[in-house]
Amino acid sequence: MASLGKYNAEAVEQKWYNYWMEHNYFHSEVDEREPYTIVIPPPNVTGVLHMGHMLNNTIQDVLIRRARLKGLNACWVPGTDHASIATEAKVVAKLKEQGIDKNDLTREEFLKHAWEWTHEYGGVILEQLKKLGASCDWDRTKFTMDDDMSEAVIKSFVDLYGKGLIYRGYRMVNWDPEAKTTLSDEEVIYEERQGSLYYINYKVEGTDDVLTIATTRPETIFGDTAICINPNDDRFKHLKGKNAIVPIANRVIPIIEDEYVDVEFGTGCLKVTPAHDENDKVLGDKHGLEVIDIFNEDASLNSFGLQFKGQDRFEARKAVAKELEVLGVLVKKENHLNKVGTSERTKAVIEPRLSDQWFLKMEDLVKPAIKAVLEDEEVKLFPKKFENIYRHWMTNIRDWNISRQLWWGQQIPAYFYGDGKEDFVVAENITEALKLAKEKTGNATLTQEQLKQDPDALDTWFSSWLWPMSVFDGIRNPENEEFKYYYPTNDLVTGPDILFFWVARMIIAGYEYADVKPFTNVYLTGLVRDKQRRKMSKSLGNSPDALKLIEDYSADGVRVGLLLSSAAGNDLMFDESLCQQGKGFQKKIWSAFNLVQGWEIANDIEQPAASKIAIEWYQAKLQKALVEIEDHFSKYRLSDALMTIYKLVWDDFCSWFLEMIKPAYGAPIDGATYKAVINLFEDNLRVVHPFMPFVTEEIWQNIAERSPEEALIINRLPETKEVNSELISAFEFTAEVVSGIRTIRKEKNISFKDEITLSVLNNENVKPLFDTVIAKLGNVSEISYVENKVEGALAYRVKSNEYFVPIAGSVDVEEEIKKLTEELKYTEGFLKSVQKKLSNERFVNNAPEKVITIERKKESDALGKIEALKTSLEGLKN
RNA sequence: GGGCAAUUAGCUCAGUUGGUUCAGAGCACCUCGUUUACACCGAGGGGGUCGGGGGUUCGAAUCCCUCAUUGCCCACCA
Repeated sequence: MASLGKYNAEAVEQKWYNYWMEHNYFHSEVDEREPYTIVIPPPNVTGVLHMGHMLNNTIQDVLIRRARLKGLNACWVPGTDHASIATEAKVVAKLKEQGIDKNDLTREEFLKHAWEWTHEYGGVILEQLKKLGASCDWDRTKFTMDDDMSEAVIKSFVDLYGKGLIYRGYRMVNWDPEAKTTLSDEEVIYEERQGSLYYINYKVEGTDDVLTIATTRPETIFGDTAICINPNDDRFKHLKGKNAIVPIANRVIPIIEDEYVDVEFGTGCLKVTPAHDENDKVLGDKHGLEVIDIFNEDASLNSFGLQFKGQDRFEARKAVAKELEVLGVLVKKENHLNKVGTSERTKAVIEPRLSDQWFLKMEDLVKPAIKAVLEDEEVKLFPKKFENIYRHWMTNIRDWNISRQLWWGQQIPAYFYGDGKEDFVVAENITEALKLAKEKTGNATLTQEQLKQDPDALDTWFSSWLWPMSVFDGIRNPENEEFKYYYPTNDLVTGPDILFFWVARMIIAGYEYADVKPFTNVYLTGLVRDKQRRKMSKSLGNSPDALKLIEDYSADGVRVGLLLSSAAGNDLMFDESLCQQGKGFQKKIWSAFNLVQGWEIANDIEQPAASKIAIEWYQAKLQKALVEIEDHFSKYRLSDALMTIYKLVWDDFCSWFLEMIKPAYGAPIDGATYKAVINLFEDNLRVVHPFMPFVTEEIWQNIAERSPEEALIINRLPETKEVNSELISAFEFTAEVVSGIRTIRKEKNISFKDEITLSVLNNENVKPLFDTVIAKLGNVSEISYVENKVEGALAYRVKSNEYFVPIAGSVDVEEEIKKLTEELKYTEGFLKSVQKKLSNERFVNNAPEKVITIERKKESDALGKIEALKTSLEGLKN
């Protein structure tokens, strides 16, 4: 018999991935089959593969491969995202290294650099996904800045503007001084920081009085345009109608009254800085206050900051505090814990800032999206708990700031023809814009050169919210065949961190543009954490190198490792030993194949009875597993599905089944059994394939010569038949009988090579279906059925059946009596508790018939067992 | 500050409407075994008063209340 030798994962994985690509199995075209579509959550174009991607894409690949094996037209669309802030930041940093300042470049020059960067590093991550085995339709690879994708974004902007949903507003927005752009509310992460609360005295004009305010940001006093007190606060009655003087600046500002001020907090006096705080802005608007912006766009002080001009806000904070101290107006400084908004991308502390921005009205847009998830269950979230979070966000939604002060992204298609706030038109291109501008102004001499396009770009999410539609050209060309066929997509697999950024907005866009949901099921994965529950991150250095993992454990091994413990919505505590387990499973399957393929086949020998029943049993086991697996998949419980498969293959197939049918060493196997084993092996491979595509294809192709049409990847899952549960439970009993023999052999040190005989006192009336199996697995030369207990034999029980293995002189009577006595005691106690229940009238009256019947059965079983135990004890004592 | 979820074996988690097989799985651990596919193996085994307390019920891991701890989401308190 030939041995296959060691499994070379790297070579095998490369070989089959190439083979699949060559034969175009990943590619999908519109046809008459039912479609199954997934769009990838596009990773940042310049990103590299990390553990989160690995998990996410493994899940998607499992789903898509399973769909393929179900005969669906599976289409997984890959692509990348231009990730405006992150990418622009990287490009700016790189240019800086080369001594180039972004501000010295024109927009066109900068974009040229950005595109170069994109082409150089872009798509690396997609290449890495191939190593993982991702069966994406690479012919469909999209980038969110592809011309057609950008066109769709612009078209949707123009459309929404036309519907009156997009407006330009001078508003307090979140300013990222590092990226020098605004952010949407969702891009701001609040963190608790230890800061200080400064108590500062302001002189009251024309008196010797002072008032004290409390602030966390003394540097903003230059932007103060009022002091506010609560009109009901008796402490400050004397201040009403007076003015205060801002220290250092010596500017006179009014003291105003508003109930907004919390009497309890700080000193009860609030300094009002409308340019740098949203609430202060509201107060300022209400009371007609002046607005003084004291910051430059990098959050350094401008000329309003006087001698502190040019200093960064944090330096200025210290410097101003010191100066106030010198002036003797800093009363005290206390520690104060406050929440600070930081940029999701750059981590910089957000500065509230007033500026002209573009907003999208959300109120009406969200309505169908709320209904779809929460009422109609058109879109289902897994796990369901995210529906609460979704509801909360959607019902408290605010208008979406969609403009970013960046160049990398789709430029806002608004064209200004004058300096007035309303002197602009919105159009898909400049020709159209000119036409509109002429109409709007009545000025027919207007030229393209006089139109100035808004320099801002759109929020990245304003492009990715169209992703499931625009990858099929559903925005520009909604009647196209592909869009009608592939959309809506089936499943979306992504992290809960972008539930609002992306998932919710795709649902909104889907209903707005296609009047249909973008996907049916959303599988929200957890975060990948390390063993100590820390989030895996570059800065902590606790994230393993994804490609190195694949090298060490093979793609199959890593896929299994990732899925073994990742229920939907649960964080994954990643540990390399999980990959080790995955690799072990791969090796187990390979080794089983090694065994089977090494057998010599003899068609002239008869099929042993044990093999025949074993085959029937495993067929039943497989069928049962198929049902369970389907159930797990329907609930997106992928790790449970995998565990079911793992146990089926490892325990049932390898540990039991192969042992049952295995010919004696060196002996050939009969043709009928061999054929059945191969069929069952193939069924296993079909089931395992979505999880471990490579090793399964390798074995599949080793079993027989296969034409390209017969490749496993495009084969079918095993057919489902009715489950023979009777056979399964009969074997469960048999397994216990076999275990009993093994235990006895072990306890008495009887080598497996030595045959034994077995006598059965068949109180349970078990059919001898599996006797040949017992004989084989227990190396039993003869099984006999007896009417009475066998003397001088080792004995064990399975339920009320008794089994005897006669071994001369090896019975320890004392030991046996002790064991039996203990069991008797336990059973009597058990009987007592059952009888207590049954004698309880309220139980008998209230419990359902079924439960009572069960209890009665327990009672009679226990009585029978006690009887048997007593008889045995009697026998031993005599 | 508000809301949501979780708490079951050393670890990671199942446990569907309260009631056979309800206290389970995988890993880890312990013992034995170089048996002729696999030591990334095989056979066997130990281990939990289901976070604490109270309640409903004939019966609670499961329902209710309460406390504790943890996690997540949201919120403009200077």
